[in-house]
Amino acid sequence: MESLVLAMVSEPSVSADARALLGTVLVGHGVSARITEVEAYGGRDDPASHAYTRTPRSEIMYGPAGRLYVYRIHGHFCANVVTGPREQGSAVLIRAGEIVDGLDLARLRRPTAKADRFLGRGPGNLTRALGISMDDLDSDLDDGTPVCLLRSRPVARRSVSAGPRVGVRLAADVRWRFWISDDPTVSAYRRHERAGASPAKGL
DNA sequence: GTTTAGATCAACT
DNA sequence: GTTGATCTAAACG
Repeated sequence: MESLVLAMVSEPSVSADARALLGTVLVGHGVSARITEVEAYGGRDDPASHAYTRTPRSEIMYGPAGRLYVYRIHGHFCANVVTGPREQGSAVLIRAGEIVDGLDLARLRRPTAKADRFLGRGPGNLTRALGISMDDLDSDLDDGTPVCLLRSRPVARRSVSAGPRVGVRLAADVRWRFWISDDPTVSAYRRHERAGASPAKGL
C-alpha cells in the first residue's frame, strides 16, 4: 500500500546534506562564494517547504540531487540545492557565502554593499552577487558551466552552529538552519512576524 | 487549479 | 536605508 510506504520514508538526511554544503564553493557567472550559511527544507513532510505541495514547479526537488532550484521573493531570487533521496523533495537553501573569487564583479552587482562581507550575506544578496536568476533554474551543479558547485573538505562539526530557520511562518521552531560559527558573512536571525506556536510535528 | 509579479513592513545595518 | 521560504492579486493553462 502506498500509505505504508509513505510512513516508512526516511527523515532528516537533509540536515546532514545541509551541513555538508557548508564550506563548499558555489560558482555563479564568474563569482565564487564559499557557503557559510544554509537552511534545510524537508520537502513533502515539511510545511515550510515549497515541495510540501507537489506541483510541476516543485517537481524539480523530487528529481535527482545536485540540481538548482530557484524561486523569487520580494523581487529577489533565492537559490536551493536539491538533495537526495529522491521522492523526498528535499532541498537546501543557500543563505550566505563569503566571496572568494570574482570580487570585482560581485561588487559591481551589489553596489549597495558597504563592505565585502555583505556581498553574499542573505539569500537574496548572494544570488545577486552570483548573478543567479530564474534562468539558472534546473542547472546541473556538477558540470554546469554558469552555475556549479565545487567539492571541498567538510567543515568541522564543532565549528558549525544550528538554530531555527529565518523568516519562515510554518514550522518556525525546527532548527534546520546551519552556519559556520562566528563567520562575519552569516546573516542575522529574524523570526517571521506571524510565526505562531507551530506544532512542528515529528520534525 | 498553479505560477509569477509586485508590494508591505518589522527587523536588521 | 536594506532585506525577505510572506502575502495578495493578476496571469496563466
